Parts: sequence; structure tokens; C-alpha cells
Amino acid sequence: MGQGRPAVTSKGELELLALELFAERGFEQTTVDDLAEAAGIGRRTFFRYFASKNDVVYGDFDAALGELRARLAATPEEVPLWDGIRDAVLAFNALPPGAEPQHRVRMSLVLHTPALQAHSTLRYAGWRAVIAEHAAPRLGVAVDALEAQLVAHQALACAVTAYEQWLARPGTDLAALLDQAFGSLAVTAGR
Amino acid sequence: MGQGRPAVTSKGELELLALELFAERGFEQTTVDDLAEAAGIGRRTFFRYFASKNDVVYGDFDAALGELRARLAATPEEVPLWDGIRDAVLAFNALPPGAEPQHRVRMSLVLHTPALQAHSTLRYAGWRAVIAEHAAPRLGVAVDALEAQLVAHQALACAVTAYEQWLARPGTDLAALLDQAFGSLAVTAGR
DNA sequence: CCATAAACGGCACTCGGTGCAACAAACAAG
DNA sequence: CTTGTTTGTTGCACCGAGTGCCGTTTATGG
Repeated sequence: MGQGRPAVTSKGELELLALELFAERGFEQTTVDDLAEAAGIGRRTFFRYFASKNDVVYGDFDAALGELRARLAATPEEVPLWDGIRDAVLAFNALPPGAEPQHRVRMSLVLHTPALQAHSTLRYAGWRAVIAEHAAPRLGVAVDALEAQLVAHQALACAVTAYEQWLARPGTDLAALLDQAFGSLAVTAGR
Repeated sequence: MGQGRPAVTSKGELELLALELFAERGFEQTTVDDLAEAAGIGRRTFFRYFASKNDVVYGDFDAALGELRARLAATPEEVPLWDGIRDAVLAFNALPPGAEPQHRVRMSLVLHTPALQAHSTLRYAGWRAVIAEHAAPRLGVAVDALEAQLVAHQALACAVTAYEQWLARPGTDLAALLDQAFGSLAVTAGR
């Protein structure tokens, strides 16, 4: 077991440090050199932990996606499509108590920093794929069919809209806003 | 009047040239130096025409947004919300005859090149703002209200989904796919 | 011929990101 | 204790995008 040189730091540790610096000085104003120096590692080493500066902010997104997929897969057949999606998305975005302030910082960075706002699109693609995989069989169409893809895009639209509201209005409840967004979907779609 | 040194080339000319090179070698494989050299201008001058390499692909997006806004503003009050949006988006994406092949190249770049896919999010924000401005008063809410923002996100979801289908299926009709997407909206939202 | 306006473009620099090759720290076996 | 293997760290050189500065070019108007 445990062979080889031990790692100096960890992805998680580095992530926390970075979020602090980003919150202080701003994302653009913090260089990778700053991050590496603050973490006591070489600049080159930073890129072994994260493929890019952008990626620092997304935590272990793939693991989270896995959970989302699992939760959707566990949804009984008889549950209406949007109920299942709503519940899974709510669970996906449920916060451990106390984690809210930090999550606000993270999501504020993601949604208000142009570079990250742009980059997140690439992450969202994976998220949408998970939704589309769930929706397709229930709609009776292929995953790449217009209907399945549209449902995935709509679900993402709900999530992002709710997050924007959450960030814009301090003190609001994320879960309630997500719920409201999914509720509005059926209403506003039919006007 | 026309004082000062005349411009060597133009935004439009440069754009056409760039799209050709991108189509040939790919976006990533074409450097700004390549573009500048092919256009017979200095690298520094390239950045006078476009703020970034990404921006080359989007043509005169702001002008197009202006048209979209104008068309929406001209929509009579009694037209149902989604009918008005659908019609405006269809007109926004109507192609002059013969322009289809080039538009396919452009949109294929935008939707399939990670850097551009990401960058387009920033463009979409402006697009969504136009839709939200139109929708808000008809929904009886503020522009920044959840409902108005959600409608804008949904409209974008329709447009992007339709484009993805259009690109994935050569020979299909963009207008028909857009129409289908807006039609599916009401259906899939209520399952 | 000269002033002015406007576009061009070289130069040096910052920053993100990569490929490579050397080095360091742990452990296991002899 | 030495040696080999494994794995993480790191410096170095390099590339490409993008920027600020500043001098140069090319037109027009007086």
C-alpha cells in the first residue's frame, strides 16, 4: 500500500484556499502563481491538481453528477417526469447545514465571473446529459431526440434561474426557489 | 469627413477569411498570427477589429439583437406570449437564401468548439435580456423576477436545442425545428 | 508644405497552460 | 544499509491569447 512520495496538499484543501483568495481579491485578480504560492506548492504542481484555474471552483462535480444520476435511476416509473426531476435536482442542491455561506461565495463566483460563467456551460453539458438519459425513456424517445434534449435544457434553465434569484436576494431559500422555478415551468410554458 | 488613414480591411472581410480558415484547420489549430498573416495585417491590428479570437465567429451580434428587440416591441398586445416569442425567434434565425451552408459552418463552430461553446454563454445573456424585457410586462412582473427570467431561459433552451438538432441532422430545416421546439415546450413542460 | 486625424503595427510584457526531464520522499526486498 | 520502484513535486523552456505604449504610415484639409 501507500507507496511513493506523499502528496503535499489535497484538491479539497487547495480548493478552500483558492475560494478564500477569490473572495478577497476577485477571481481575475488572483493569478495561479498566487494560488500556488499561498498553498506552498510550485506553479506546475497546481496544474496537477486542477486542469485549469477555472476548474478550482467546481469542486468534485463529477462525483456530484454521479449522485444525481443514481437518484434519478432510483425514481419509480410511476412518478411523473417533472416530479422526479424536481426532486432529484432539489436533492442535488441540498446544502449541509452551515455550508450555505460558502456555497453562496462559490456560486456567486460561478454566475457572476464572466470566465466562469462561460466555463460552466461545459459543466452543464454533463448535467444535461444525465437529465436527458433519465427523461428519454419516459418520453418514449431516443436520448438525442429533440424532446429529451429540450427537457434537459429546461431543467437546467430552472436550476440556473433559481440560483440567480437566490444570489440576487440574500436570505432567500434555495430549495424554495428551485421548487418555485419548476412550478412556474408548467405555468409560463402555456401562455 | 473621411480623414485619416483608410482601413486596410474590414470586420466583415476578416470574418469571412477567418471562418474559412477555421473550417479548414479547426478553431484551435488556427492562431491569431495565422489570421493576421492571411489577412495581410499585423497581429496587433487584428485585435483592433475583434476584441478576442472568439468574437470573430459571432458577426454583428449586437445589431442582430437590436432587430430582435425591435420585432418583439412591434408585437401586438393581444398576441399570446409564446406566439410572439416564437415568431420573433424564427425571424431572428431566418436565413437569406444561399447563406445556409456558411451558417452551418458558423454554428457548428459555435456549438461544437469548447472555447466557443463556453464563450457563447456570454452572448446569450444579452439575448435573454431582450426576451425577458419583452416577457416581463406581459407576465405582469419585473424584468428581474423569476418568471420573466425563466421564460427567457426557456426560449433560449428552445433555440439551442433546435440548433443542435439542425446541426446533427444534415438536410433538416432550421425553422421547422425551432417551431417544433417551441411546440414541444408546452407539451413536455406538463408531464 | 504642414497640421491633423485615423489606422497600422512592432515591442515588450502578463497570464494561463503544456511537455519534459530531473529530483525527492516514501516503502519493500535483499 | 543499499538498491529499486513508485509516486508526487518542481524547474525550465515554450506556446498562444491579450494589452499598453508609442512610433509610423497614409489619408485629407488648409
